[in-house]
Amino acid sequence: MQIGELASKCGVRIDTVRYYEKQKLLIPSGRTEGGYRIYSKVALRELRFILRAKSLGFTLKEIQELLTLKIDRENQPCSSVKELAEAKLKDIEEKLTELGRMHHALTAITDACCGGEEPATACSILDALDKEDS
Amino acid sequence: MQIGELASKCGVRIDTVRYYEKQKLLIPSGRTEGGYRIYSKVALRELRFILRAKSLGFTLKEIQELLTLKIDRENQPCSSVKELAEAKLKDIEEKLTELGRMHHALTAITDACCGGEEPATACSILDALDKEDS
DNA sequence: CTTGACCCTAGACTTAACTCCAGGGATAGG
DNA sequence: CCTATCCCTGGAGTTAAGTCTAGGGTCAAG
Repeated sequence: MQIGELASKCGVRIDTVRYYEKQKLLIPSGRTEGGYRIYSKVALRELRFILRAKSLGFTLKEIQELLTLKIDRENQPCSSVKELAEAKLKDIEEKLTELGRMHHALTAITDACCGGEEPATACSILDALDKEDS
Repeated sequence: MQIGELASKCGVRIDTVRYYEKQKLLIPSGRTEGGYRIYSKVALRELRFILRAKSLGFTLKEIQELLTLKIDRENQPCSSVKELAEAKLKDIEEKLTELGRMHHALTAITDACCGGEEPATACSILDALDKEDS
């Protein structure tokens, strides 16, 4: 299979596949005489692995680590894999907390705003952002 | 007050203040003969406004819009301000939803992993990422 | 043998919000 | 006057994950 077929099967762009190759995430199994990349079914699985990991929030760099462990599964402890997953969970939790804080604060000041057509001279949102304290 | 004092009062770097000026968010009230920027108390309030808006998730571009409304408060309806706030709330909610999805999925596969010192040959995390379906 | 669809490379560009750098000038204190 | 500390400018670099471009080669069908 050539790069175009692989890409479209996974719903990504050709450039993305080449980019993953540059990042050493996905190496084609070979090349045609003319220099075209050739991919096997294994590559298809690997690309899907990458995309699934991405959808869970892993960065490409972290996915590299996952792949390194995966390639050498027999000699790597489960704990190494779980550590990566737990670190990522912690990342996500921190982001959730921060976004939750923003949401809470912004909801409070937004709810207090009339949102009407009257001039914003005393708009409570602008006032909240402009307050003296804090 | 000079730029260094302003910056340290707000806990940002001097470069950041100059960057905000380049983005037309914060213009110094004047310059000394030697070309040093001079800031008034108003600038201090303005910088704090910017930082507070940032902490609520607004981008600098959006803060520009907020400032535009604020400067012309008398002639701007409250609804314009509230629209910006509600759009940002929607952004935040989308991110929260996506992160929640990731957290849910990642928690599920992480909990299923033993995390022990045995080889990852059948690690459920790697398997989940590598599965045939989906 | 020509056409169209596909592919190749190297490198530049994108976004956001800074951050850093070189090379120099201004200002205040002693 | 000297020195330390502050400030100036313009421009380059950072990060992540692509995306795009120019200029060209390959391949299969007709």
